[in-house]
Amino acid sequence: MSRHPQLDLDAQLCFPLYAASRAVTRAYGPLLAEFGLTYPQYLALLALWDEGEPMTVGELGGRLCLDSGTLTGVLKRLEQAGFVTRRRDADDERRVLVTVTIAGQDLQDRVADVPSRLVESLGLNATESRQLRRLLRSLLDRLDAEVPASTSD
Amino acid sequence: MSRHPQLDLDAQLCFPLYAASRAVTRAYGPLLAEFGLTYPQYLALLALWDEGEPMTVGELGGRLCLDSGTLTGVLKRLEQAGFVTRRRDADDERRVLVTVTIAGQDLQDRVADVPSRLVESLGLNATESRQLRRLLRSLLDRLDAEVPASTSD
DNA sequence: CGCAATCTAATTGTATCCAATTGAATTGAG
DNA sequence: CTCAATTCAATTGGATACAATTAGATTGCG
Repeated sequence: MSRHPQLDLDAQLCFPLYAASRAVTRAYGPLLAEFGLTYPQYLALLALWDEGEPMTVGELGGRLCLDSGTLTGVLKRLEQAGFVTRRRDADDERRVLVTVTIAGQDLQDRVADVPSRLVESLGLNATESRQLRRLLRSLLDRLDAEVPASTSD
Repeated sequence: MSRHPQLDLDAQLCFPLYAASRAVTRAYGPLLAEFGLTYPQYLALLALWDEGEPMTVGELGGRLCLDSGTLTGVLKRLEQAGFVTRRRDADDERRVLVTVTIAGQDLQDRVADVPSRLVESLGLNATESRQLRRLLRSLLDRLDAEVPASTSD
């Protein structure tokens, strides 16, 4: 109906990507609520478990593509819940070091089956999953290259 | 490093999907700011141009997979900017009818090249785009089917 | 050493998101 | 017609997102 076919919602990549991302986040909601976690909080823990500790807020932001403005709130709530601790780096008072607590480590085992429970509900087979992951990765690499830390100029 | 390989951030679908979606939204930011639009506001206009008017908030929400809590704010700001009007349906006072203004229609021509400008920066070829769109659509269909209006039980 | 660039996280302000509740309107069974 | 169930959007409350600014700390040039 649009005067411009290229403005059709579904003909573009952006809307399906946007809607699918929100749908997956929504799907995680009930699973993570069992542990008192939100989706970004869960991702922050995945990064911490993965990368090893302590991590600075900046490092975590780089891993998750989230800025400090967002992470400060996420991490404060994770601290409030008792899953991480935040403290200034004695060597560089500008940095804040994030460490996982014992309770946070315990959580790792308890959420171990969350990914499989969710992937199951997505209904994609192994080939489709791999393909989708590859395409998204390619997209991300391309977009990250757009906004580098201004290596020149 | 994680005790559970399935908890690796990049091994899952959810994180690349989440990060890619935010990266694309970020990439749209500067392009849409030229017209005084945010990304969800742009999507709402795409839906209105596409589906024809007037549309109720509920219909728009169905098309964009957004609930009224989100759309109320988005539409109020679009109204404030002069791109749409909101009025109660005389036939059913519960409904709010959204109509695009002349200024909103004019915008359609002015943003017509935004998708191509963005797709260009994504750097995906036609085959990859089609594949990605198909996989995301498949994902969406699967997830929508999860939370129907409780057809049974 | 002195101090201007730089770096890091927090803060601020605007805009989403969504679950849950509210309130007004409509529908439908009796 | 009557009232309980349902529908629809708005409101409320909590949690992101992110740009821009701020404040404190560190670095490095002279």
